[in-house]
Amino acid sequence: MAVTLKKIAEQLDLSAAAVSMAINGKPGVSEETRDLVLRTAEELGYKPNRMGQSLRLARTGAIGVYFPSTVLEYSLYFAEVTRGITAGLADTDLSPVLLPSALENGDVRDFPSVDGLIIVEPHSDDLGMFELLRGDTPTVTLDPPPPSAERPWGIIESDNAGLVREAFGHLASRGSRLPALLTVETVSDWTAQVERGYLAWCAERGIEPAVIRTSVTHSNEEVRQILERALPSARQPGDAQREREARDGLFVCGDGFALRIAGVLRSMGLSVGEDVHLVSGVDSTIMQYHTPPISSVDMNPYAYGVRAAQMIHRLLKLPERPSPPSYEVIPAPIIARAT
Amino acid sequence: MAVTLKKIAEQLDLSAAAVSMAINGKPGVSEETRDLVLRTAEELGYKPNRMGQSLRLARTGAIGVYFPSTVLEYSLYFAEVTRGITAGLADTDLSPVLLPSALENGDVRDFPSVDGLIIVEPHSDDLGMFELLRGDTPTVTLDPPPPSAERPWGIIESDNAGLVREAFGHLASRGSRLPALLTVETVSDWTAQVERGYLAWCAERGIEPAVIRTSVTHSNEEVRQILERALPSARQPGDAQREREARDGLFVCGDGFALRIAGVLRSMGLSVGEDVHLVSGVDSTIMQYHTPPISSVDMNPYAYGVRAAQMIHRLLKLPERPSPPSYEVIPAPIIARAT
DNA sequence: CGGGGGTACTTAATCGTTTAAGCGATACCG
DNA sequence: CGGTATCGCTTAAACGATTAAGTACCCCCG
Repeated sequence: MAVTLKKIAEQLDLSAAAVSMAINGKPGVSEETRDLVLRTAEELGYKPNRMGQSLRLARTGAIGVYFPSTVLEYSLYFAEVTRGITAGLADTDLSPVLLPSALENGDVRDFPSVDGLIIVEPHSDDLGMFELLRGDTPTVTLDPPPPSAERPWGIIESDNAGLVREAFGHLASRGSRLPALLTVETVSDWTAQVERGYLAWCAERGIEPAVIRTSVTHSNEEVRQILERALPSARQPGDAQREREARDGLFVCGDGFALRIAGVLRSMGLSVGEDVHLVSGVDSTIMQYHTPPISSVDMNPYAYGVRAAQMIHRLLKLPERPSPPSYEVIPAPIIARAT
Repeated sequence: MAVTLKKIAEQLDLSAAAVSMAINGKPGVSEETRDLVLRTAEELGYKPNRMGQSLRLARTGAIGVYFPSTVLEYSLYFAEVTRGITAGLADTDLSPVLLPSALENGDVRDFPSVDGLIIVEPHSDDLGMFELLRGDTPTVTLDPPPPSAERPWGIIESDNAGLVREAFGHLASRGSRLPALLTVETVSDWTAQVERGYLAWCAERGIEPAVIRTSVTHSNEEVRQILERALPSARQPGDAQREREARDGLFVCGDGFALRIAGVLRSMGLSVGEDVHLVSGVDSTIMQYHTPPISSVDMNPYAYGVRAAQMIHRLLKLPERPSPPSYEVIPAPIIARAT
């Protein structure tokens, strides 16, 4: 049987109320009594019953973690975010509860009750996300939600401007004169921001920008056809005009997508790191151990998770939704590798 | 203000008790009253308060999901398992709560209270896992825990014997005469079982087995050196004895490790899919889109998660730990691709 | 000496739910 | 007709914690 306030009270011949006040540091008990109670509680291994507390305080102590199911299907990033959230909440009185994503129907009525929410990647096609933001549960989103959604209580964002500068700076430093941006068709704000950053970067330098658009649903063959239009041809060099305009650097958005690109480039007879320089927009162990290792932007997914946890913990103390939302920017340094 | 039993009771001029019995399908109310109550509840959008229920029933409705942090650092597999668990619990009254892993110190005292546990990958170096199994919380493990740990309530396992047969059968069908097993140093039962299966498979066919041992902490250079001892040399063919004994097929354990191996083989001048056939022990989108696509064993991580959820849900109804533990085996078919 | 005021507690109510026990009313049986 | 079983409901207690309100006691001051 678990140790309750009442048990401690009985043992010390006190009332449960006195014990509660002692343990929670509230005034109303003498210092000696408080010491005594604290010692006894420790000794008996008292752990407050969450359910009793919850019921009384109208507070679940749970934080929902929500992401569209599409994120999960293709993500190393996701695992790290989750780990960060878990770690960040570990020394609070909150616990992360995974919520099923409800992309299609937006039916979030039956979600377990939580005090707060962390929404990872609020995609504009995710009806469930809109529904969750419409509610008045304190919510932190990792990356800003689309403008048409209700404002969350807090937003955590990577330093997109800095990231673009670093990534393309890296490509330039490796000798790329005409770097292109390769985006994966997406419904998140991140890619759009990176694209804006890229266009600005090109404008500053008088470079003609090239945005190559692909999709995760493309086959490698399709990706190859798209790439062939933009990159130098290894088979028939000769067309001087074309050679001059060909792109010699790629910044690849999308978790793990740079691996596919590396493979496709190889199959095109292009040498990754020589003919074409490559930077992945999302880092992972796989980039590190690829042959050759692929330079990546470290999005710090773990830090993302930790910060989200800390932010929601902080925001829960607020009486109402802050306006404007609480903002935090996480730096995203580049990890330079062979490519 | 949320709708409570009392509100419904007042509106209908009944007692809260009657409403409770009506809603929970307990005897003690007339069918007409029950209908009336159910209609009203639906109308008012009644949702039972989890905390009140929990307190009364001594049941949190939460299922802890635990994995060693090492799994998270390198895992696509993980994302899928999580998704499966979430989906599997979605239509129960349980919700998955992520637990922080406590590898080092095994300090699990402060974990939020849960009704049940799902432990993903019970590694023998994970003190937290031992601690959790020592407790009397109903627990399902994905893969069997080490023999030195307490028995869990349920175990979900892949069909390891079948998997080995399929994988090496596939290698043979692609022309591999002398397939080797490449294992990543690990502390899980899975690799050990695969190794046993491989040895048996070799024995049946009179093939000399070769188990190549690597580690995730190895650099690609180290991995390469290890591989060079076992595989044919592309640079200096000639030693007939060595050529005969060289391995021409690899079954690679470890999530994503086959990608590294493919890269290292390439750097050795060996053609993946021709000189050396490759099968990955764990599938992922990345294997599918690799150039060339890598054949993989589909461990069905999503199904793993779903089944774990269903099993824990079922086991919670039992009065005590079943002996022997509840077992379930998930088939792991091979997905044949170019290699 | 009486009253005001602080201290250190206790009592009791509350959160929302479930469930054992109680209690009229009706029905049935001997 | 008296006894008793059954139905359909109400009352009340309980889960564990928190907190407003109440109370006993001591101290100090006028």
